[in-house]
Amino acid sequence: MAKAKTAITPTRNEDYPEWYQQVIKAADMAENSPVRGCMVIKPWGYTLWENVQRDLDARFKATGHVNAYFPLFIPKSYLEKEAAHVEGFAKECAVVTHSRLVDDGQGGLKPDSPLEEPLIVRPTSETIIGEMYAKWVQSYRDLPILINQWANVVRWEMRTRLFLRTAEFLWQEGHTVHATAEEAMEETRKMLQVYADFAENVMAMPVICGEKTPGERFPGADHTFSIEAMMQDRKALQAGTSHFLGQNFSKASGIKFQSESGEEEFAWTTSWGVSTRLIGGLIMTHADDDGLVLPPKLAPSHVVILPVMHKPETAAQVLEYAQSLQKELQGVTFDGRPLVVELDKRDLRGGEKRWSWVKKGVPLIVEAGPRDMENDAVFVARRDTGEKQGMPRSEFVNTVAAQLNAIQDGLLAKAKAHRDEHTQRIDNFDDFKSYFTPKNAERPEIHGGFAVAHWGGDEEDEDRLAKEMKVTIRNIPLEGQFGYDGEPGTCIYTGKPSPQRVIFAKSY
RNA sequence: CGGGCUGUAGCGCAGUCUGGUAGCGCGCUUCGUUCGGGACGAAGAGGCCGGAGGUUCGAAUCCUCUCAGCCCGACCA
Repeated sequence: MAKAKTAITPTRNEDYPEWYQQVIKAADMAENSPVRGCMVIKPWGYTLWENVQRDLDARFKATGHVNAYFPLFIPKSYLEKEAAHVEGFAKECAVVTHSRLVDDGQGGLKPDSPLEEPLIVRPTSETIIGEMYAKWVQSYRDLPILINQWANVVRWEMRTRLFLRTAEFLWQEGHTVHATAEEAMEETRKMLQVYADFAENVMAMPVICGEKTPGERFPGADHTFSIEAMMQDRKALQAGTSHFLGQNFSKASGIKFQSESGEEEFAWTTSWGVSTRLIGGLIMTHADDDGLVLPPKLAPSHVVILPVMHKPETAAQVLEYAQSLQKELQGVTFDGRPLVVELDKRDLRGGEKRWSWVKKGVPLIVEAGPRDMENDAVFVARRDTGEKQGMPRSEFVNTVAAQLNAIQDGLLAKAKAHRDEHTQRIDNFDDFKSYFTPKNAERPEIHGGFAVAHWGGDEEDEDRLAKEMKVTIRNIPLEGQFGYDGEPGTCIYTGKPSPQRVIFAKSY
């Protein structure tokens, strides 16, 4: 039998990284910019991000946070204040050193008028926000401060990939200040939970909440927590982080307050963020060999109507039929919003037009032609399962919200099943090694997954393991999380005692 | 910053070794036949062959210099 024709070449199995690039291209989500490592996010990709923003923003507000905006530029001296922070970010900073350009005498321009103190384009905003918070906080009555900002940041990465790692990316960063360590820790965990809920219930992307090992901690944090998801190539993607910063940044920036008992104390801070990387995660969780597959709760359009009007004698009537259907569907509510329904009138051939929406991942594609019109019916295709069926128009309108919910649930269930299927408890290093070793060394096939195993090593052991096998500890699952069992054991790598199992995987 | 490679139409490439009027596929435009699973035919539009300098009657092709990008390594939301 001939191989089924797929919209995306190569397929996931043939060449996963190339497939990923092609999906983005086929869905017209983003492309590389003339500036190395930076991307242009096109409307289809940006609307997805806007939908992520809308939902998350509501969750932040519901947990008591407000938005604000801090500057793009950070004085170099600020970044120097926290030792671990400097070390973590120094190697990937864009630095502004001049404030204007002048004629270089050769038909070009050269920088002129050097700044007294260079400015750093923010790689993250702890230091500048901390500086402001130090002014704003005097009394325990000023606390907590619960602020989030939506912004862009720049990290001059060596190797970049659309959405997953770009030199400039969009994100949100929450920065909070608390009077006590307990309260700050509670905030740190609460926001991790907000991310996890969002990932599962909106993105349909199952995640594991856990703590990062010391080696993988945010530079300057006492504790870093993450949500980790499994992509279809079984690699892990860190999809969001929440940091308990202790008093490190409050000491560096001088965030002090007088407590109820009159003592001067340093405050406790947190920070937490997710980025446009989530879009990359979305693609690698749900997309298939025909392109993007979108969870309805994030889809820029829920339904696309394709009027079949190549026959001139019925074209006007069909269009009218499609328009009235569009209107009717727009009156339906899904996930608290009116349905977004696109009517594609472009003068393209049917197949070509339909495939363009398949590649964009629209959950439901509705064809409405002369035959449907006669029967007061529609022909509906589900993107996730590929199922197609004709049904009475009224039935479709009445069940469309339920169908979208079914797609949303189906995607989560499928992603969970994939993760579960490729997760293994492993108790000795030989098994561990063979689990993470591809059969074909030259062109590694999709292999491995999550290994849930005991760990008792230190930072150096972790480093050595990463160099040896490209496998890292993704996180240490929190109580109640997938992979957690709370039982002590023996480290598979060092043979030392292990307090509990951790999640190992190859990662992005 | 080390090691390898590539710059030719919007995109993907051939042509370079062996110098002689700039090519192919896709895409785009127009017309016709088609059309509810990705069409076909015909006619078109579109290039400082990355840049500068040289050799030559003549350079995409040879020489020198330069710029940019990609891959592999060290680094990473």
